[in-house]
Amino acid sequence: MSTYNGRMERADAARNRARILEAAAALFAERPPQDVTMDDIAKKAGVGRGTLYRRYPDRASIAVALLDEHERELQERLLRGEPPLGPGAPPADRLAAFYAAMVRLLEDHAHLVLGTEVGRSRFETGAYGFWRAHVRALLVAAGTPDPDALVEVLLAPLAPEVYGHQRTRLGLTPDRIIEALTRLTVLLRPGSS
Amino acid sequence: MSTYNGRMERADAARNRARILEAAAALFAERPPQDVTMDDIAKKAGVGRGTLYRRYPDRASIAVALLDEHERELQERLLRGEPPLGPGAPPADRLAAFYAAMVRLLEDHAHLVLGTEVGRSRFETGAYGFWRAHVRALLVAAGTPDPDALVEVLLAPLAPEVYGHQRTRLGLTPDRIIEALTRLTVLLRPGSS
DNA sequence: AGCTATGTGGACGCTGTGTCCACTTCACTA
DNA sequence: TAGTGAAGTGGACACAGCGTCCACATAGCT
Repeated sequence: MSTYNGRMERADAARNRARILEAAAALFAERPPQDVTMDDIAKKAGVGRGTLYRRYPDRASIAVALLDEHERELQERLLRGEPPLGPGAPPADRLAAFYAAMVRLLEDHAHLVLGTEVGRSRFETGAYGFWRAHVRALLVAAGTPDPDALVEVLLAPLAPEVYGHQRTRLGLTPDRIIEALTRLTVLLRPGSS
Repeated sequence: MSTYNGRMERADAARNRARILEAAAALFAERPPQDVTMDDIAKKAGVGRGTLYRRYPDRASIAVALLDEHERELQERLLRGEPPLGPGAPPADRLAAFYAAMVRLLEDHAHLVLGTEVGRSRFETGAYGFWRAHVRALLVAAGTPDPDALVEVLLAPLAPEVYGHQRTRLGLTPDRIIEALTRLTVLLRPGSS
């Protein structure tokens, strides 16, 4: 029962939306997104091309929708979960926990977004805004100067392409990546101005 | 007189290569790369499609070639220039200087690469390897643990998409970006293990 | 049951890609 | 300076994927 453009979505439309997402997930799992055509998705979902385009103007937006589903759960934990991920712990520790959680998320779902031209649009997704707001708040809590500029620096290493590169080309393990990211938390420790 | 595949490049081929690069530079300057077709470039260069494809299999490789030209000069200064960019200064200062220089480079030329699907292939360019080797050497000189993992973290904020996002969407100034990047240099300062 | 806004699907035209190959030009040799 | 083969050229071609469009179907209200 989700809403579309402020008005209730028709039942058949909702059913199709679900089928599309399901089909896309299956296809993206078996081969890189850039090799999956809109037509493939439409066929697999048992839906016409026009129906597909009605909601998702391109592959990237489907990938993003899929990713959003998984991201939402982490967002919930950041807001209301246990420390150090949720509220209560010192900012530096919360950032470390956030990094660890994001790496897990990337490990599972980065492939969804890897081949797509999300490069630029990535920053426009709701999820990115959420991560930025979260980390920015941590910076503010830590009293760090110019949080707006620093946030981007702290978020950049979480770009899916960067993660994919580290894992695939360089053969780094998730743990080593987390370790490296965690070192950034010194910037939020008291007395590092 | 450059060489191609180990064998001397024929004079007409060299001339065409230059014309292609020149035409591409002009076109990329007037509109985003993804709106420039291979055909546009071939036409403007006064060259057939086949000739174009002979050396540059896609738009991205042209953009990269163009970018390489500008990057080479900075590479030279890193190797043999005056401190703090060149050898002689403490690693943290050299990293700060490197960041400032890269921001200047991005400011001038990021547009070349912004619309292209260089996202993934970016890591495979010679230039990226160079930056990585440079920063890695600085990390080693500073005695930082696991330099291989940390390098990627330090380089990630220099991704053209990230830079474009900061400048365009967020309206940050180059100076503010440099400032934020410079804070990362604490990781190379003595006694931050 | 009738009505209308909403949703559907596939045929269609188009744009850009990359390949292919007959032809041209170069640079070397005698 | 003419001959020769290798290297380079260019545009015609076939094709794939995109996004649109619109006649038709269906849901959900009255």
